[in-house]
Amino acid sequence: MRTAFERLTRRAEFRRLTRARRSSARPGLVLQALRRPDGEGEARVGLTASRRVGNAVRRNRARRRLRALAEKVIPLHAKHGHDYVMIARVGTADRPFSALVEDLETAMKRLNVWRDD
RNA sequence: CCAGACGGUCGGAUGGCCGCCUUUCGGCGCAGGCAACUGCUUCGGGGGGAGGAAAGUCCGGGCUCCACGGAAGCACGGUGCCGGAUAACGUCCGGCGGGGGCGACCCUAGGGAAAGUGCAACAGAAAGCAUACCGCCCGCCAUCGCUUCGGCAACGGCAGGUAAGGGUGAAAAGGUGCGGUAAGAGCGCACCGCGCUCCCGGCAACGGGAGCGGCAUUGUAAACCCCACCGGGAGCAAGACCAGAUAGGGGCGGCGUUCCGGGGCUUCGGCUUCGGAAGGCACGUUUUCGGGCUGCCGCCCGGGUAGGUCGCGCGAGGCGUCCGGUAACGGGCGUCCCAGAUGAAUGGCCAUCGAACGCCCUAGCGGGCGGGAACAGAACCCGGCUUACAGACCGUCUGGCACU
RNA sequence: CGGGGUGUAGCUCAGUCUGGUAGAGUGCUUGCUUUGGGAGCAAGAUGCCGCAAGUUCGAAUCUUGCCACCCCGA
Repeated sequence: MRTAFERLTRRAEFRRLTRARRSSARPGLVLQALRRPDGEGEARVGLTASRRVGNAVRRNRARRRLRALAEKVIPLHAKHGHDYVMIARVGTADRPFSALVEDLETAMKRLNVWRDD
């Protein structure tokens, strides 16, 4: 699908970010970030929700909320040339949206990928 | 009005802002083409966008590939009262038998045990062509005792008759009652059950009636089995196409190979195995030199690769209506086109209304406050089954109470 | 998404086909042995047989429906 940003779809890409071991866990989500080898282009985002989050309805809902969250925050504040993976947690589907925004912003600052312009 | 039974429909609503998938129309641009047009990018408008279970994957089909002369049989698996519906089914409809409920109604794997085999632990005398532990009864013998001296005889022994009663068990070979008897027994009779024959009703399952028999035939087939019917296997990660890749390694078989040495076999023609050299290949700057690899074909193992397009949305299709049928369902006519994703669209945020539920007030009706919607997300499609599910509404019917 | 398998003692598994008694190893408890520990010896405890219905007189075992876990498939 096309959104305000490029999506990660290949399993190998997800595994590359996981191996990088650069992540920040917040109550509503876990953020992984990695600079691409070329360091060029728009930020790309992947979303994932494991069976631990709940049944299919809860997993879909958590992933959709993360997608809406990314559409709102990533194009404005994420550093270019990086790949990001947002992992849903158990509380993602129920947490207030404003709290999720704070979670993502805090995580981005801790990983030093915040762009303030 | 209360309690209940059955069938069906729905399963949060409205609006605002920002987005997503798909389809269609129009415009600009690019590419291909003589052209019709096609494809791509972008902008704008219109249409459509989760379920009754999308779930579990328990059955049945379509579709695809694989296998296979046809057909039948065997093996294995499944189904199992009768009739019908259907593409088919283990589903559905109508009926029958059995069980439950005052009733509406509900439940029911419900063929065959006189074709054969197996099993029935423990207990009990005995568990399947029955048997006799305690007991009951008769006869004979004999002792104690009693005696009116004729006998009567407890207890015991022997020989029989019994299946009433006791006891065991899930189950003990018809049940209840009356008669009968030494005691008993379908020994006789009545009713019930069972079996056989005949008649009547029904397409049938089966039901009703009459007569006869005199009780034979324990249970278990979700034990083997018998009978009847059905079934080739795997699954859209099927399968097809495009792009890319198919390197190095191991095993087996076949073909091919110059020389030397060792071993084995030999029908002395050779065959086979191991090692080395030559030759060949590519590499290191060229020669020298150095290390490395070892031909071809087929099969297998193992390893690597894991992108895209199609399949993939007109169908046993939905809705309305009429006709046939008790019904499941079938037929005619009209009308509609109605999800197609692939790290996976159908959403995010906000506002208003709001069911369940909780608390408070009230005799009750009702009111106030809080609260904020069950189970759950298409993944090739369709027909069923099963399981999960807050609640709302409609219809038909049953029982009870009150009133007319 | 599709296909297959397994649930029994704390752990690893028999028993299920062919229905009546639930077992082995290890671990655990107690005692003996030893100065003490380990090893060894002896005794003992331990299970709604994953859950629920059904068939049967009787179910870990047979049938059906659920639940959990594991494996495989371009």
